[in-house]
Amino acid sequence: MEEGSMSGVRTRFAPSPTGFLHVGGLRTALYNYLLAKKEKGTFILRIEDTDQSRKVEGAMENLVDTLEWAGLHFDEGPGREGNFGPYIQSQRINLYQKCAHQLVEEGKAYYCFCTLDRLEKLREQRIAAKLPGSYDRNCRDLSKVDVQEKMKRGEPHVIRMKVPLAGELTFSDAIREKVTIAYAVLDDQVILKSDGYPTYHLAVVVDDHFMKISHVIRGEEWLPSTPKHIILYNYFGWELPQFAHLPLLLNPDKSKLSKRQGDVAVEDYREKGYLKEALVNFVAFLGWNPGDERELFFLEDLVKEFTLDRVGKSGAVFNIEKLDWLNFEHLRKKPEPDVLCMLKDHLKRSAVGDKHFDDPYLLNVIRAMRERVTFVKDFVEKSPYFFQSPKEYDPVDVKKRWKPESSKYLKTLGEEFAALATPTKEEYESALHHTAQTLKIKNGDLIHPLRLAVSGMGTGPGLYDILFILGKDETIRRIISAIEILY
RNA sequence: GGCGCUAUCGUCUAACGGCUUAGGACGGAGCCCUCUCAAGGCUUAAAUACGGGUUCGAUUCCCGUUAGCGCUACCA
Repeated sequence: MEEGSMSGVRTRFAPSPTGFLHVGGLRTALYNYLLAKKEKGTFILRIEDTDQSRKVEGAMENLVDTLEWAGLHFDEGPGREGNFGPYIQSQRINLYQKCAHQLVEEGKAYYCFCTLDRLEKLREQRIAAKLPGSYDRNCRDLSKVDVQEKMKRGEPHVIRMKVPLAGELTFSDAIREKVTIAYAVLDDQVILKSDGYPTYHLAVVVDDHFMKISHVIRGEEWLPSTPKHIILYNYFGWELPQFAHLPLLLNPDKSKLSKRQGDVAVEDYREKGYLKEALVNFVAFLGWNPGDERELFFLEDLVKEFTLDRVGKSGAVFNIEKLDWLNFEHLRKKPEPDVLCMLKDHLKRSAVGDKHFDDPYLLNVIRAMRERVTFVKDFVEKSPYFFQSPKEYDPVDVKKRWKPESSKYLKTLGEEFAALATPTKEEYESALHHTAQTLKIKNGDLIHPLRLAVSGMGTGPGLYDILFILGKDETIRRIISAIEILY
């Protein structure tokens, strides 16, 4: 529990509770988690809800739930108070206000009374004139008297930070090395809004400082505003954290990963039956790799091997095929009892939910189908015949495999099976061979129609495995009804 | 428009100036195995965006071009 005391590394995942956890967010959270765990540090969840209008009911609970599902347990955060809480920004407003006013007193920030309307017009003008920036620093040099007067009149106001007028700022990033930006292209950013809430820029700096965050690992979209944050750190006289800006996750067409082109919520993948192991493994490799050719990693392996310097710089396309493959691999690695549990759970919610199948039976199905399924649901979708007798027979296979003599052959074979007590796979096989011999036909002339008769389709595990799993009575029943239906 | 970031097979990526005929994985194609489908094994097609430098030598370093993306809010 007190792992944090072992190391100065403290990372945080700081989402805003505006909806579901995005897969990009999952990766950001994962990298933060991995670095913290690797260094025996502390992983923190902080909720950035300073925009009252964007708050979504239940979003925070959902975020926590999804993070926990993925196995990214946070050491400090909402409901898990450490020594640096509260971890929800709306509960820390006093702190931000104090900090903002301190900056005003020190001449590093100022009150701005410009109306939204004026700002909007200004922006339009600037765009039309093709000038950079959007605020003209109108209130930057307001006299003390003016400010007092406007305050007295109760004019709405914000606090803006003073960005140096000339010069440039260079900062280092763990992933991109040096980044330089000229002060002139930076606006006097609002740090405290008229409703008294801070903007992201103030809140993130204040919180990262007071929560003693050592590494700020976040998406690349924050790179351009990092200089503003650094100015703030300098104004406050605080030590800078290590910054690491992660490359973006992209759609197949290379645009920023978004809905419309597929699912972006972790929850969507969870519902589709993706394993958390696969999703975590997949997302970890979008921008990171261990440097050798291993690809199958569990969370614990990632913790051992993760380093920031192996994180790439360029955006990565989220391609489902590879995720599917990883899901397949991870499903194969799952211990049988776990798979059994998942299968039973899935069965309950499926069309055959009212039927009971005992564990040994299901285990047999699992063993037979394992290397043929990508998702747990595939056990039912790809081999429905293990859960109900065939309702129909695949026409393509019927055409290909069901010959006029098939009924006659299968009838004989059924009789042969009937004479067996409780046949093993091998006994089914030799019975079939024997029947073929007496009938003077090829094994295949029995095998294919039989597969069709018991499963309704032409694909699946070894035929004798199917027969054994189904059992003699069921096998014979299916042979009889196939003969009736397929004539 | 301005600013920034990025640029190796279709995709994820390896290569941290020479050991490279640029390696692996997913996906594709083919073959083998085989009662089918898988799995597995083998084989194969497929990339250093372009142009300049630096260097004895550039995928690797620098510059430019191009392209993509991001940011440019009293959103995060």
